[in-house]
Amino acid sequence: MPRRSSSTMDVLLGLLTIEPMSGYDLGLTIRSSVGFFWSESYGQIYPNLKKLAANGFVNAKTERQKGKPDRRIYSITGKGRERLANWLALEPQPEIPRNELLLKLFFGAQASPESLTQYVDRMAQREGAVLARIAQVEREIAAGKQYPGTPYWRMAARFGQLELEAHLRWAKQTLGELRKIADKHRQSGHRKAKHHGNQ
Amino acid sequence: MPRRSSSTMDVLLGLLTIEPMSGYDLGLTIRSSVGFFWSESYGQIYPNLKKLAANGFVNAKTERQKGKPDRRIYSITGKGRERLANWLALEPQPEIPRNELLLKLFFGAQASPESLTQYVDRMAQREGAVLARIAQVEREIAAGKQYPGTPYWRMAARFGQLELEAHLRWAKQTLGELRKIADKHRQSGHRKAKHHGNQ
DNA sequence: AAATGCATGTAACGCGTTACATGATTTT
DNA sequence: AAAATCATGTAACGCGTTACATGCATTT
Repeated sequence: MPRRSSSTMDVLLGLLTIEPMSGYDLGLTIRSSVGFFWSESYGQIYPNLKKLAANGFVNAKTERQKGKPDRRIYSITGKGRERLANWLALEPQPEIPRNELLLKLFFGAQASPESLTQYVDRMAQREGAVLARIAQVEREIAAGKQYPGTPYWRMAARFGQLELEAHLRWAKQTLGELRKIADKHRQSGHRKAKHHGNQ
Repeated sequence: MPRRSSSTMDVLLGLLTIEPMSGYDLGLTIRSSVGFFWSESYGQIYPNLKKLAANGFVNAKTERQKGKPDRRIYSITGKGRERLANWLALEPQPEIPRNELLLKLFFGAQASPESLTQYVDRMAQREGAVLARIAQVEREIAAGKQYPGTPYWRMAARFGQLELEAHLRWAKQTLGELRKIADKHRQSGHRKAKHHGNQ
């Protein structure tokens, strides 16, 4: 969002070093490879591909298909590789933090324990699923053909694993504490009218 | 950044439940309390306080000081508390992920092992410092007066602890692997001309 | 004398998401 | 017949950062 100059064009260049691709493919590839630590929308991808092409960082050619719409296939140029190298040589800036779940939890005294529990629970489910997918990807990387990128892909995947495992451990702890709070809450007369027994 | 409606005004309201404050104070408080999972710039804080006041979510009064500029002290209203409660009852949306360090690592085959090492190392130093600060805050929370918010503040702090510890473990592993790669790199003739001994 | 801290604010700028448009084919 | 998939694109909108403006007091 800021003056810290977007890396969108550079991600695209990076992915095009693996293989020439269309904008559509780039979108799919982003989701399925770097998806757990990076995302781009098509509203961002297509205009940036145009800009890359206009500046000679990529070449484009149209591929006709029968039955399906034409595809514009982009491939990285020497100039593009140079730009990518320059970007890679720049130290990544620390992220500006923004975690809305933690924010709502921080103000938890103003909220209902039930909703907080639900938020943490949902987050754990979601991240558990991502963790499983990363483990799957890891196995595929290990079993599949070795590319020059392979060791680096594993490092990135490993980050996801460790971080998500930490999140899940935290969620477990936190759900326990929230439960205790909710129990006290109920005891002290905040009970909601609710049926017990067969509904 | 998106259509997912900003939470800036709601953070401000949340903090004002603790104590009436000026915009300046809010900036400082954000940095020192929720800083590791949320940030707001003054270019965001001041206009949003105005909007909150214009809509009756907060009251403002000017406090004269000698020697220093006047302060506008904001306090939350009943209507403001209502808005905050509504926001808290909305499930937080999963973050769109953006980690530039991982992105550069993912494209590591196109970069120099030395710079990657530096990036990971710096990140570890930075996060190590944050971890120490969180531990410090945790101790202060535990030792200090108990507020209604206390248990929730600890949950948030605990999240930071677990996540950052995971990051540091990962950094250690990863630095080891990068070192191995760099060694191989040097062996296979990528050695840089460099002086040994007294420079 | 210059820089820093306190304190409030506005303006520029651009990034990024969502929504919309188009149109053929295949699946339900 | 309707919906989904493939595929490329544009436009609107607003969030959020940076930079700038102001001005007094204290510290270096």
